[in-house]
Amino acid sequence: MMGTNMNLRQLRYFIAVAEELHFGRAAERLHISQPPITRQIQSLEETLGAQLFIRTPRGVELTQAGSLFLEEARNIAELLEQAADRVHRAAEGNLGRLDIAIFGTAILSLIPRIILEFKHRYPDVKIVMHASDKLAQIEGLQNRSLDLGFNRMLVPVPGLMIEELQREQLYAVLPDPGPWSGRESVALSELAEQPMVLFPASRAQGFVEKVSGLCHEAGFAPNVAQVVGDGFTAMALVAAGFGVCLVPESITSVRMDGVICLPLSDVNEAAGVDISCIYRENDSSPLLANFLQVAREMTD
Amino acid sequence: MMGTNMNLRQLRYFIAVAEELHFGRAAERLHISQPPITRQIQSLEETLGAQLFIRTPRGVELTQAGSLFLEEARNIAELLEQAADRVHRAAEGNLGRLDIAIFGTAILSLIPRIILEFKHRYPDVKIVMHASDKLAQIEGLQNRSLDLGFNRMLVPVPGLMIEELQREQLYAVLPDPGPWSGRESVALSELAEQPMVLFPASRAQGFVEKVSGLCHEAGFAPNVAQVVGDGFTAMALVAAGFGVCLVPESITSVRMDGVICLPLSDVNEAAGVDISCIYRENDSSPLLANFLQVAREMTD
DNA sequence: TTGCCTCGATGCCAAACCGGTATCGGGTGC
DNA sequence: GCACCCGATACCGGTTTGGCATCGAGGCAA
Repeated sequence: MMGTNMNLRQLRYFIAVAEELHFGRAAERLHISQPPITRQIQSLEETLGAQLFIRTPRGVELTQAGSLFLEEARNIAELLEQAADRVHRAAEGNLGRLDIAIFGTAILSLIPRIILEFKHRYPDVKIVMHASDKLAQIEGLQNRSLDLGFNRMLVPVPGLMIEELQREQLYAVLPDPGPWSGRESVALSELAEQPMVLFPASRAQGFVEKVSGLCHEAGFAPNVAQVVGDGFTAMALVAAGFGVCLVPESITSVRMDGVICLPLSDVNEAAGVDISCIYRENDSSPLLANFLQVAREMTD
Repeated sequence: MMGTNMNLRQLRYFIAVAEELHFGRAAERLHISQPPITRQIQSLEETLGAQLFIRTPRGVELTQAGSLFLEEARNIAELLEQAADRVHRAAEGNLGRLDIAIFGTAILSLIPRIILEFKHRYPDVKIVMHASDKLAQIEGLQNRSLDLGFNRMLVPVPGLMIEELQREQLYAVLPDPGPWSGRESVALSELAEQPMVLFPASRAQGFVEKVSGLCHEAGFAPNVAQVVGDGFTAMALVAAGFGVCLVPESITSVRMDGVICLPLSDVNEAAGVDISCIYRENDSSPLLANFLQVAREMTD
């Protein structure tokens, strides 16, 4: 028995013969000689249990079964080609899906710009954004439901890689009108007596501890008025007279009635707060590599 | 260079490995040893220009490109299987399309029953019916827009095959009330003086000449009152008092006020008229063969 | 009718491909 | 460090594939 199993070669040969309706011309088009065509077509016909061509003295013509198979074969050949192309593009990071997590006020920082630039360069990559807190990001990365997270003040986790993209100065958010109205800056030590609103209320260590530490460095223990979920809420509470708060610079792009934002004059550069990304250490996804490259370029 | 061209074998192996996530188990499932798997997967990866698996110490896992290709490969494999099955069925005459032409009053004869029986036995064959006169049927068969025609009194055409299915007796259609009311039969010679309505008005020879010939055999020349397109119209004209006409038996299944249908008592068996089918002599379509077989069975 | 031409089919041979056995190299866990 | 498991590699024999030469059938022209 010759052919009991179909072969892509047979498919290509069949399509060529069906289009040329002539074994010789098909062979020429395929850059082979005629006898292999005969054998492969015979084998294919045997495999399918169907006569595909009617042999005539001037060439061949398709049977009804042959016409039917021609449509199917063309379709399958096209699908194969497309599949090969898509897979190739996916391997180069031009196609696929990337699950990215951001924290609450990340929407004000450079992160949207990075994502927009990436979408522009790789339009066929589907970016799915998730709003997750720090622990949810780590869990998501570990169970593979996330590919990348953005956050601040991440602590090292085995198997995950942390990369700082940017560092922001801290600003004081103060009631207005108030003692600081019209000022250009404020020293942290001036706020020693003020009730302070902290955020975020999270299971993980982070900005709350950062601010507390800075206060201690400035010589006082913070008088905590309230701990809230995010920077927006904290600013709103300051506007409502609950006290003052410290925020990263990017949040100050929000203008809110009843508050002013002033830079801190007595904290050094290192007192700033980072925006970092976190991803799996051994993630070989080319999509992630491309995204990280864009992120690094945008923060040079 | 190893593989520059994809192969169905590679597809099957890839699917097995992607589902088992283990070269050894995939080999076991495919009833081969492990090394060929390695080679075929390597070749496939090289062909696609994409790494499909991440090799780990415990087996392999799919890359994103690999996941994408798995979906495509499954789809293609399924399509191939379906295509093979459909082609096989088409070759056995269980699937496809048959273009059949019928003449005007064929709807009253056994032809609809044949077609219904065929549709019942071969439900996946699409039957397209065309209403065509004799010449249109012959042309349609010759230019391959038709596969089969039904008609009466066909004359041989080179390249086409004619096969008689049934022979019908002739009936006289007579005005009622009238001289023949209450009679059980009528002799053709009794109609010698009557004006006669003939049909069909066609470019081809046929029923008109048949009736004329019978009249001459009965010893008179027909007194042609009118030539019309079909038997229905002829009967209606008889009812309107234009004269009498002769029709094949099947048309008498139509009851029409103002006419009666009586068998002819003085014409022999051979005077009947046939219902035949016509098709291409060298048409090897299994659908046609199956249809003819059904037609023959129904007219035994 | 004869001879010629074209087309697909077949016989035969060399090269490429494929699968099997044996073995290697790297990583894991006791 | 050792045994074990996994995929990768080397090598060999059988099968498949393509090329060349040739055959046999059908059409066409002289």
